Amino acid sequence: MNTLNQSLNDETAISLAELFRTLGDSARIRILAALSDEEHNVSNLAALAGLSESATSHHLRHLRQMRLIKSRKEGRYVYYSLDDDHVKQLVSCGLEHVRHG
Amino acid sequence: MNTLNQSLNDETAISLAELFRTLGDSARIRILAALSDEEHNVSNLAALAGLSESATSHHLRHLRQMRLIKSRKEGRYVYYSLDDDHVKQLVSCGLEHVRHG
DNA sequence: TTAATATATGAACATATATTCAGGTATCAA
DNA sequence: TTGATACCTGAATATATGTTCATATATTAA
Repeated sequence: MNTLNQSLNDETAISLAELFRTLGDSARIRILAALSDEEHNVSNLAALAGLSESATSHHLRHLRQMRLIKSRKEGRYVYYSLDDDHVKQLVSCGLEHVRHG
Repeated sequence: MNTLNQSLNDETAISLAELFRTLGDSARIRILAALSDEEHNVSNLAALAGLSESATSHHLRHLRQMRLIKSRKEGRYVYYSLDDDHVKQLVSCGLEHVRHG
């Protein structure tokens, strides 16, 4: 078992920072929270997160590029969902710190 | 047990985003990694993280304000350490996603 | 076809943020 | 005291980033 310090070369630190930066926006957090229950299309997500559809679309692209969410197209609609349960775990882990802090 | 969506009101989403944004910088990640083994003073941290002492000091203040690290003064030196093991856990949780992703 | 809906995209703008620089305080040694 | 070391801080600057706006594509309905 390696220590955190041994595991974290510069390249890994950059990737890790990118991941956390992606989570570091309250709009994207609201989107992920909405997706933690069930999949939603863009319009729904925009309404749930209180964002314009354009802003939502930009955020969704960002989240997808970071492999936090995935999409599925059905007719005119594109349904987004969390990529896996690990995302939920990561957000929950942060939540614990916020509550306990 | 609440779902993520139920736990995350707007205020909580903002706090959570602030936490993740604090972790969303590779310099701060390197600092936290260095601190995961043992405490260090500012000059050491600057050298370990490859930063100027001024930049390091700015980052340390940020990390301390977010309660991720704590400090202890001894003579001319100020020693920093992780605030608790939960910080290490949070970083490790992100690391898993980076590796597995 | 035409019109409406759903989503995506790039440019522009405004704000946020990381770093440097200059200077400040505090501690210790000579 | 004087000088050196360790750390901190605010201003300035350069870069990053979120949102809006205009527009484009794709799908469906009429």
